[in-house]
Amino acid sequence: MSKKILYLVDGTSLCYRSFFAIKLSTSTGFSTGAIYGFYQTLKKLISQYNPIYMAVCFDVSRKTFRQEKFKEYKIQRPPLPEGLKAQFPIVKQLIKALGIKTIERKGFEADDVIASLCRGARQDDLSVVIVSSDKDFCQLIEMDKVSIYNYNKDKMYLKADFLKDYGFQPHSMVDYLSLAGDSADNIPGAKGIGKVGATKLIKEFGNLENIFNNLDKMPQKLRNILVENEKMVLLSRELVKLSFPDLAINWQDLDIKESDSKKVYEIFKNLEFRKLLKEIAAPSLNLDLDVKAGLSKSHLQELTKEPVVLFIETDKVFIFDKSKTTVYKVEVNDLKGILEDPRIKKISYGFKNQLLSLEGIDMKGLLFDVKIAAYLLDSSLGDYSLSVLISNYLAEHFTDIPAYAYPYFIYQLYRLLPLKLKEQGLDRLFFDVEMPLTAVLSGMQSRGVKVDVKILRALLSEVDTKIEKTRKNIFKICECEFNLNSPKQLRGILFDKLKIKPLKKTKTGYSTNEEVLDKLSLNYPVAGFILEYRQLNKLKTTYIKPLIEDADKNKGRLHTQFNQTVTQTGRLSSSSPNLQSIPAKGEFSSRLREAFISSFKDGYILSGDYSQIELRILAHLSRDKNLIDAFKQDLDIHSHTASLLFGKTMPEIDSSQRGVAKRVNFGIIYGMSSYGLSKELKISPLEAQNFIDDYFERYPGVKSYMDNICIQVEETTFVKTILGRRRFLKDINSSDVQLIEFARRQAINAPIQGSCADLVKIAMIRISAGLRNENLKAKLTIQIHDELIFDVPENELEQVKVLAKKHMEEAIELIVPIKVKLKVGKNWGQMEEVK
DNA sequence: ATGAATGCCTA
DNA sequence: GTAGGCATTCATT
Repeated sequence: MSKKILYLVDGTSLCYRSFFAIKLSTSTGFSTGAIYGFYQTLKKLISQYNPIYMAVCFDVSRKTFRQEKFKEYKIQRPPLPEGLKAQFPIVKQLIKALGIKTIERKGFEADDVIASLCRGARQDDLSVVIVSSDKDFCQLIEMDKVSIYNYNKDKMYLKADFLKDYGFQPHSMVDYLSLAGDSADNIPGAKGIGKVGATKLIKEFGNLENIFNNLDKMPQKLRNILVENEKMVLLSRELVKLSFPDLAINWQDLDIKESDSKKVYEIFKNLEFRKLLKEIAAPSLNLDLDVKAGLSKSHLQELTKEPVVLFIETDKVFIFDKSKTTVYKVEVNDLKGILEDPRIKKISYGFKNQLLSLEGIDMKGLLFDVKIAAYLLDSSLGDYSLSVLISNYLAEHFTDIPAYAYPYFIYQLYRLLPLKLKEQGLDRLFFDVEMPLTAVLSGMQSRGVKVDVKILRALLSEVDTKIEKTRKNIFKICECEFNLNSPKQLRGILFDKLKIKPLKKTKTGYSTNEEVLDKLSLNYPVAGFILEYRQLNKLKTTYIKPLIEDADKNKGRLHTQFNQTVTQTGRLSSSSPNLQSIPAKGEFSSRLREAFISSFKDGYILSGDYSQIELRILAHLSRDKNLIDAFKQDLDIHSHTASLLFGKTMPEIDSSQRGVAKRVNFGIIYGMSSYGLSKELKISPLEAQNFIDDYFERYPGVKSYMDNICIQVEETTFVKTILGRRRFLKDINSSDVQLIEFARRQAINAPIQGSCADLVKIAMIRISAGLRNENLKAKLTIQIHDELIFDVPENELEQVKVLAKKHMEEAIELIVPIKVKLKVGKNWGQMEEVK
């Protein structure tokens, strides 16, 4: 066992030094360097010396008895920086969480508190280590009993070290400093006597008393200095001498307790100390759960009474029975009755890919999905894994949680999240929209969409041939072969070898993007060929090839994932494969889309497409009279905007003017800046600004709406959609102008894009319910933000057209009409507009 | 293996 | 100027 030692840490000086040494702050700009440095030093100390007793001492304020004696004491020190001041409370929290006591005493400095504790310990012959870089403490040094840990040098400073440095006994340090003074604390000492003089005097006479008693033995000059400065020296002595306040605390009470690792974890998390988070051992799970295999008949009866938590792991389902803190492990097949019983309310995490994807089971009675709840509460988390939700909402941090324990934690989240949803006015959106949508999406995913792989294969070989031709052609012109897929190699060829003049830069060199190559192609045909190669290769590698592979694996169907907790605005996203980005324009787009066919014999693909939905929502949100009128009169909105911008009647507008207005209309939805619009329209920022000014003059309601949004987001840091969906934009209060401007654009766009998402989600739910209620076989298969794609049997086409259009147009009542365009075709590539 | 960078597809 | 997903290269664990 290690020798009993009391470690006394000068918290104030350690924080002070760390603050200036380490420049660190959180993403919100809160300084954290002092806390970080303090912890690192403490950690080093603890791991090296394994202390049993420890206290961290702080100054309470600058006002101490020393200022009363000498008002110039430490007067030269600048006031405590705000960034440091704010860190002290957290340092103290951290110390407490580490199981260590902090001690401070009003009117005294940390030094005095340490001195007093040191003396207390010494009375019981306990050894002491003082952790500080302040040389005042040298007066306390005792051989083998009191030493000083210098954290700057990571070294113990012992009596021997002191003797070597100063040549006199530690207890003479007070008198030495009284003579020499201390510029750091503004202690005057004797003017004319420095370190050398003071050392000499102390060595010769031992202490102040002797010095002043033997003035006659000194040279005239020195004697005069001492006589003149006697008062100052004696005052200095009072200041330098450590005092010993009564603390009413024994060293026995200073044993280091067990640390509260949860609390430490939380503190580090808040401070964004990612490195330290990884470093500290996350507590391992210690749950008193009874895990039973199988569920008896009587238990099954009870399940209808209260919601149950379900969590699936491979082929087993874990059911949490909260009344007994018991988890039942059951075979999926034995649960069909429970899963399909709508009376049994179910709670889980990620229903869509968990329980709803079970084959041969039609799950009913969904009640609460904690993942979706967390997403609605804050769409900006990015990671909605259970472990993140547990640490965010339950403040428990574990490294790995066994599957059987998930239902327990899901239940704990369920106790909390419904209240939070209600508080934020998100409960309707959750229960009426997102939860029902989960089931709809699950159906869409699992049914998938049918593709004709033969068409894809034919397309692939055709594209392959063209790619090869284009490739060879490019290499011939360049007189060398290289990796066409490498922008780096390509720019070497174009701008170095062929000496083409570059037009634009990227972070790492000259850009070879579409915009650049398009311009270059006027003078250099090779640029055009490269664009052609890119287009073909994109088609092949991003679409045709993966789609063939996917479809081959799944009996000619594509089972995309419709992600419900990804986007910041409330839209869905689609992945593996992404069916929301299948080419819609260009040479091969319709041929690619032709591969998407009905799964019914002689069936149809039906699409319903909202017309100008975002601008209609803008009209609704902004209540702009001009915009509302335009939609009420069913005008071509881009021509209408053009007529306002160019001061002409609508029939006078030509296609290029309409094109400009169209881009301005889009720009408005994206919260455009003059700079952005100027690039889009290839005009000067000044001209672009004129368009924007004119737009806002003609649509003043839109202008004031956007001004209001910006004010609101600054006040609340979030914006809302029609259904109350929120998006937080914390950057709105950043100190970085770029970030603020970006957040403003997002604030303008999010309610528009998000409300559109709200609307489409409602339509999807109602249409799916409608199809089911009317016993139709037609299915919703794809959602592309403002467009729904259906797979429809021949004989249901007319009925489904009416149903889809109705529910899409009536999803949410806006103050302007909503228009949906229907298109029908034998495949997705050849569609014709229908009534 | 992983992540940044570049580029391009959609609404 | 908004919101996404994904292929590829290339430098780095």
